[in-house]
Amino acid sequence: MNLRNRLEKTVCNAMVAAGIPADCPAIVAPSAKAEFGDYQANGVMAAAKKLKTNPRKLAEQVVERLMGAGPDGLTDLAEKIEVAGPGFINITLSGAFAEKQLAAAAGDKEKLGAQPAQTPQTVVVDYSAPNLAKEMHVGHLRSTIIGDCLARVLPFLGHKVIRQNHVGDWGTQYGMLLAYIGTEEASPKDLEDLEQLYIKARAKFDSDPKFAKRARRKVAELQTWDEKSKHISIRTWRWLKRCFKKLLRKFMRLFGINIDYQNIKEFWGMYNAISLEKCLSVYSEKEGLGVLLNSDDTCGESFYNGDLPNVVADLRKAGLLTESQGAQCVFLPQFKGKDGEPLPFIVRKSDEGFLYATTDLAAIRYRVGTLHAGRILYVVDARQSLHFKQLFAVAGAAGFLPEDVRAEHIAFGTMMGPDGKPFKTRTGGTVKLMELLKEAEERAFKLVSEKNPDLPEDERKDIAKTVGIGAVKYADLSQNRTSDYVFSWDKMLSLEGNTAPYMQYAYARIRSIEGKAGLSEGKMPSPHAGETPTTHLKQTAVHGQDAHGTHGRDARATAEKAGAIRITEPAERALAVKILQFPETIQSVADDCMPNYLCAYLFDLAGAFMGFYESCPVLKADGPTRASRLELCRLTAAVIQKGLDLLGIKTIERM
RNA sequence: GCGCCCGUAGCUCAACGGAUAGAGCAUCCGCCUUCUAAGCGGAUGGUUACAGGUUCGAGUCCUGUCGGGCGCGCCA
Repeated sequence: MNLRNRLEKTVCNAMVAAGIPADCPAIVAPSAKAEFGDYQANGVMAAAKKLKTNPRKLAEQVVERLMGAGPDGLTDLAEKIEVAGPGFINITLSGAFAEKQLAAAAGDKEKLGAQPAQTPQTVVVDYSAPNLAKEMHVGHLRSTIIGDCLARVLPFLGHKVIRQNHVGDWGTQYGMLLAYIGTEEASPKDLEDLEQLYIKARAKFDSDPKFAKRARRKVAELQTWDEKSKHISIRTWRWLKRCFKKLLRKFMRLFGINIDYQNIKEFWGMYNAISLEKCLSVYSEKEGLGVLLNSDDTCGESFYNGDLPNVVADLRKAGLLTESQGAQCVFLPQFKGKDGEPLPFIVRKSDEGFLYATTDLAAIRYRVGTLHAGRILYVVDARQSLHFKQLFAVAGAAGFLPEDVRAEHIAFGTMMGPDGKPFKTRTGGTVKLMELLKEAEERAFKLVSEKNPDLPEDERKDIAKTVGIGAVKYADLSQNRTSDYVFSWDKMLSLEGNTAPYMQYAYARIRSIEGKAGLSEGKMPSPHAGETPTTHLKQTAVHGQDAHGTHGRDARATAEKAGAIRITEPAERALAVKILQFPETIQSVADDCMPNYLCAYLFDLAGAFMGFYESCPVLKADGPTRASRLELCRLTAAVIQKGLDLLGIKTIERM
């Protein structure tokens, strides 16, 4: 159950029943302080202002309704509802309600109390989107990690997510490469070669205007190559080149002859295959980050190539197109550039080449028309916000983006260098993603070997991988995505405080308690949220056999007791309320696309557990208390595991 | 010049217009003969850049100033 929603609704009803207009929000939030109960409703004060009545008196009338039974009553879940301060309504949940809800969550291993959305949507999540021809670097981290989290959270709430990795496989950087292989003999075998080639091509592009022009023309030619008719093969071209050198280009230009782009396309395809493979290994769990993206999700710029002329034609039909300085542009009145001049949205260059504006428009049409998206999320650097504002506006004006389809730019801050300036991607000096991950694992391995030298090396390696990658992801996800951040090894790989290892540690501790409880009763606790494999699958399986073995009676007895969580101690209560807030947390992450809400929640939850851990012995308690606390442990572990899983972070059984 | 974002503890960051602005790191003091000390408890640390305004109530909304980042016609 989404507690906050339930309270919001009921308080709203009660407000209406007390004579408050229905458009006054209840404004329910978790209480700022323990003395204010579990939740506070702040809406009455504003309503009283509107009605020009005494806010406290009005709040009392609302509370009166809340105390009654029926649709505007909270008697089933609250043990105390009171007016405080100038007109706050403070709500304290009853222990009985909490116990009931915890039992329900415990019985719902998959969702842990979260309910599917009433209106499931098809959500396209556009994320990662590296430029091919270059190896992925730390600048690609945020989009990949944040997008991946959203791609996990939304399906958890019953939405259908279609991942789209809009890789850069078509733009000017490819023109550069293809123009470059026209001047040099070059056939890269791996990404290393390709990257060297790219660096050389880039340097030539930046320093040689003629080459730059040729590269741009190459893009335009490539994009419109189907329209051309005269071709020669690249082999022929090379042969001719050897024979005639300087004369050749003039000759070709004079007669409008191009290289056979089918061959060029083969080169292009080879480059893509090489770089894409490397990207996929960065995405893979085995070698890299462990994100959901796979080759099926790759849908790069080139995918839309055939549709680009249509996009421009349709814009023309819609009367949106204007030619300006030889380029095809859309001018919308709300966008102004320098000196108040209208700001163009250029869809076709004067050399007839298309741009990412065109590609993005084609992508919107595809996502709306073919993928049937109800919501489209673009997890892209904040610096592109103007582009997306224009894109959505133009797409709307052209009828590509219906009003009921939400397109959102999920902007994130720039990765800054230690000098406070943005990391430069073009002139080198970047940290490769694979190197970052390796370093993370090494640091984690050092630490785990220090803390737990008795564990076998293989296990320490596994732990290091999970902890290291988790730390990298968590460092990013726990931060408000809209702010810039300075890249720092120490910060990113920190393993203390509000970090993934803290959460993983909390989890491991709980599992350790459960393990010990299981041993003493001849039963391993039921594996929860079981679809996520852990490094200790083997161990769990061994104990799992025990459960079906000779100790069946004990196991059954434990299972019977398991549902009965009894809340008596304050620390138990605090933990219980936190657990019940899992559904509403996930909901707000999905609504606002803010993974840091989930991190903050998990940190609170872990904190609540630590408090419980310190003050409420589990294994030493007896009878029903022991069973209750054990169940509370299981549930906490399940929520932590699921929460981390939604962040894309794995748990381990020991660390 | 115009536009967007930002300015909160020494550092890194939180805080649907709500009550006495919170964490982590760092510093200092305690806690391993009791379920993992990657932990827990406590202390120190703030005129939320500045000045006005809106209102029952402002870190949050509005205006201005200062400071920083980014963007603004054929790159993505």
